[in-house]
Amino acid sequence: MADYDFGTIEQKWQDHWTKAQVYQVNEDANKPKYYILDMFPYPSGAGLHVGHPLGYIATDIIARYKRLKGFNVLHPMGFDSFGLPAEQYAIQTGQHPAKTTAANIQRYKEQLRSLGFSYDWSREVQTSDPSFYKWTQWIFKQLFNAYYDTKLDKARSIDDLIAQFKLSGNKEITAVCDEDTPSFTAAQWQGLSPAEQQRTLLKYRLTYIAETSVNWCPALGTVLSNDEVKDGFSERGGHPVEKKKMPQWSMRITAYADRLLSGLDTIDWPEPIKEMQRNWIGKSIGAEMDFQIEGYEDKIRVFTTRIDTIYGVTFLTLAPESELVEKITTEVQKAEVDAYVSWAVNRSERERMSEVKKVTGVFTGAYAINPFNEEKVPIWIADYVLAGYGTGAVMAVPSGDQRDYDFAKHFELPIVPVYENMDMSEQADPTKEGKMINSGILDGLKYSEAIPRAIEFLEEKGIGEKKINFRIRDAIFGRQRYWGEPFPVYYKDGVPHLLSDNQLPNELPEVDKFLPTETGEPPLGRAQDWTTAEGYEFELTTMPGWAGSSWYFFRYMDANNTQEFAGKAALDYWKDVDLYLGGSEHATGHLLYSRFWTKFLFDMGFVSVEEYAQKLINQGMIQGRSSMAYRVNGENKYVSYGLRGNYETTAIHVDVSIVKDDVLDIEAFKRFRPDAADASFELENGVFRCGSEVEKMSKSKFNVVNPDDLIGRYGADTLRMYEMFLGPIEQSKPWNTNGIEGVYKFLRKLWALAHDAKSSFQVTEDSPSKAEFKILYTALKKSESDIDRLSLNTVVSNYMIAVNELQALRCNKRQIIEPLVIGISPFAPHIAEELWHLLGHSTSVVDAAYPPIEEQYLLEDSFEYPVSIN
RNA sequence: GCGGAUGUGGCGAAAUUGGUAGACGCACUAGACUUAGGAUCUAGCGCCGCGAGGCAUGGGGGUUCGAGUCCCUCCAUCCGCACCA
Repeated sequence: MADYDFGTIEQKWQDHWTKAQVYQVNEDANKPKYYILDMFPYPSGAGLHVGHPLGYIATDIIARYKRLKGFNVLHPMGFDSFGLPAEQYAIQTGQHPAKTTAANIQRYKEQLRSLGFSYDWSREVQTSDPSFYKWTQWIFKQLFNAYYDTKLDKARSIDDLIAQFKLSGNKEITAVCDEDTPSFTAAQWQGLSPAEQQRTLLKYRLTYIAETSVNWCPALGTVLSNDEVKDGFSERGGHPVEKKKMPQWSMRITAYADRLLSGLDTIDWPEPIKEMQRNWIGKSIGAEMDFQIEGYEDKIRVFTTRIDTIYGVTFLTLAPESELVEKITTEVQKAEVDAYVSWAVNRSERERMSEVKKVTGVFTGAYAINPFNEEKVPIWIADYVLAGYGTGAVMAVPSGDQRDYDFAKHFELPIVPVYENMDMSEQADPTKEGKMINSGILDGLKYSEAIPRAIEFLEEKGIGEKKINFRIRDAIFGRQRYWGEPFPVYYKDGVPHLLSDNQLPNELPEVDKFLPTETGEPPLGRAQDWTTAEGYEFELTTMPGWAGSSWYFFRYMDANNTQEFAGKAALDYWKDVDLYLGGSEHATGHLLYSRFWTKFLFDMGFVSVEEYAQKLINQGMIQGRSSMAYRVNGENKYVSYGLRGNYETTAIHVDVSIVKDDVLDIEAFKRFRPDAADASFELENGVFRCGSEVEKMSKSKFNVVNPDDLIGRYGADTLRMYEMFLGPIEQSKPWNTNGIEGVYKFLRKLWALAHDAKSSFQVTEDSPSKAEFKILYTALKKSESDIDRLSLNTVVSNYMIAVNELQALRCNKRQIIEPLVIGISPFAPHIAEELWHLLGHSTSVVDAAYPPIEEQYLLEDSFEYPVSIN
């Protein structure tokens, strides 16, 4: 058997690729472009585990394949290097996050290098590098200097808005703005002080400061965005999160809600991701209308998607936070209402969510008039009404809505059916079938007729109109942290101003500690003498993790440009990402924000595409597969997996590195757990078998499989192929090293094809037989179509079959081996490069062309079906 | 509760549009070569059956000459959202 010395081969070619800069790419008008992108990693201290490279391997294979197919391939890598873990480590140890981050990046790069990836490292980006965040700050400036024109349905320069204010105030303005924006005339605008004008403009800018209710995490000392909160706890660290009002930088993503929704129909993304984004955006079409409060000037405005059921309204419900509550509550009800409101408002998010089913509420004593039938309906307060959605008030129709129904039953309020055949004996009936009854002007109409008729009525009377509501909220953009991008913002007369372009980047200052100040300001408050030249104070919060990742894919196109975030020529050539690969956990975070920023940059004419990634694939998560040994309770004895039923046992985690094919190395186990050194082991069939559990890969579960170890044992080529062989990239699965030998064997066979018994390279120039050609072209052709549909696991199988068959024929003919090596090179680039050079080529196999397939060898024997089809 | 996805041997999985189910690999069994082998090679390996043969793609039903694939229904698992009016 010839020796396949992967260690030497891989080292040699990795060095060569780096030195010769084989993977550097430039714009080339003569070739079609292909931009393939991985979600760049956060460089954590733990390094890569075996799950991380899964996506990188897949994209690398496709990148190499596309190169062979004649594409000019952009395949970059970088680091999302601002983030919380480095900061927390800094708090604990005093080490500057920049230092630990640099060390982690170094380690990541070594690991990536050892896998043989074909990245163009000359385009590397790091979000924490001033030369990168200079442009993040620059984009922030563009957002600050823009507003959203709802008529043109695009962002425009804030200067246009100011010009209109001067001319005619804001009466005619069609723009997205804060809800509390007062109307003013041109004269009133001119009469405002500069600071007041600035405060008014903030209500329109696409990034703005406003007093908002935020997710405050006391343990982390910062606010979190909605997508960083899960079930009332922080996504990172799992600390409790509470609601708190504070002035915050926000991004007016709501202005783009509709376009973010409709844009989904133009891109080839996984349906689950699109669906999650749709839900997150939460568009609902309905109507808003006023109910007059009896005895008051005030009206209650409600939002409803079922205006057809207006005659079924038997009460109104306000959110406990509503400002009207105090005003309209009668003397009799006051004590009860106050008690309920303070209870409801002080309840934590967590409690509120866990008690969803519980019906609570209180009557205010006041009544409102249903404008359709002039009937009096009682006004209640209930915490199932959310202050933040719609108008914070609901017209309750117990016959058609289950929550209203439960509420009505609980408090014995009337229930009025509005469709014939409605059955409300057990629960509300939300169906819209049949004709309307008890419904005044809508009687006898069908659902589809009732809606327009009702809206018509609202508009005639001037008490309401059609309305579209979105669930998505503006994104909080400021974080009370150190390790993030500083804002290009300083304060003068209490209003924010921007630094000029030539003052960028506004670099992160040094601080003595990475903690908030004694007065509760963010860590940047500790920076000494950190002001503008004129002595104005800078913004002390920093940008969130998603700032840099919202546009990094454009930076790769022209990563070293010092004049622009990317030059026009590069942007026009590379346009957008052809294939983006990453985890689905970013569905409503990064993957939404980055679409938002792209649309904004498009509106302002900075980029030529409205969606930055045409196709997205989610790679599945690799879970850990823990090995368990079963200890008999109360005894120092372990039993093999199959015998554990005979005892009461406790499962003990075993380091997966001392288990092979579920068989435990008992001696190693005794070293691993010193308390088991003199334990007894009950075996089955002479071996001790372990059980397994699927869990998250983590150190504490001893189930982390490190790619470095596997590369050391089998080589990078084997690991690459094995990770692909494991199954479809989209599928989540537990890591299992159990089949890796098969792939390793395959590569050794491939090596042996071109070597004689004495390990000397040997191929012959003989003409291949038809059978040999058929084996070759079958594999190449199948691989082509499988790679095109991203079925990389079956490609590996194809080549295994080919090599097995060629081995059986003892085929070592150049005309077969050479194309085969090209075909395999995307998967196993090192061994392919070695063989390629042994075959006498002086250039890299990267520069080869995918072999043309000679179809005449592929003619199949036809198969007759028992019955023919007409 | 709503939405989405997935169910195929002991295991990871194939089967692109309805056309010979289980390719390929792991594990397992037997054999060969070996001082030895955790190397290599050969053969076997869905289930029942000595066999011919029968039964099999989560369960049940349907369309079809033909269904893992299409339709209906039920079940299980995973993921996302969760009082959104």
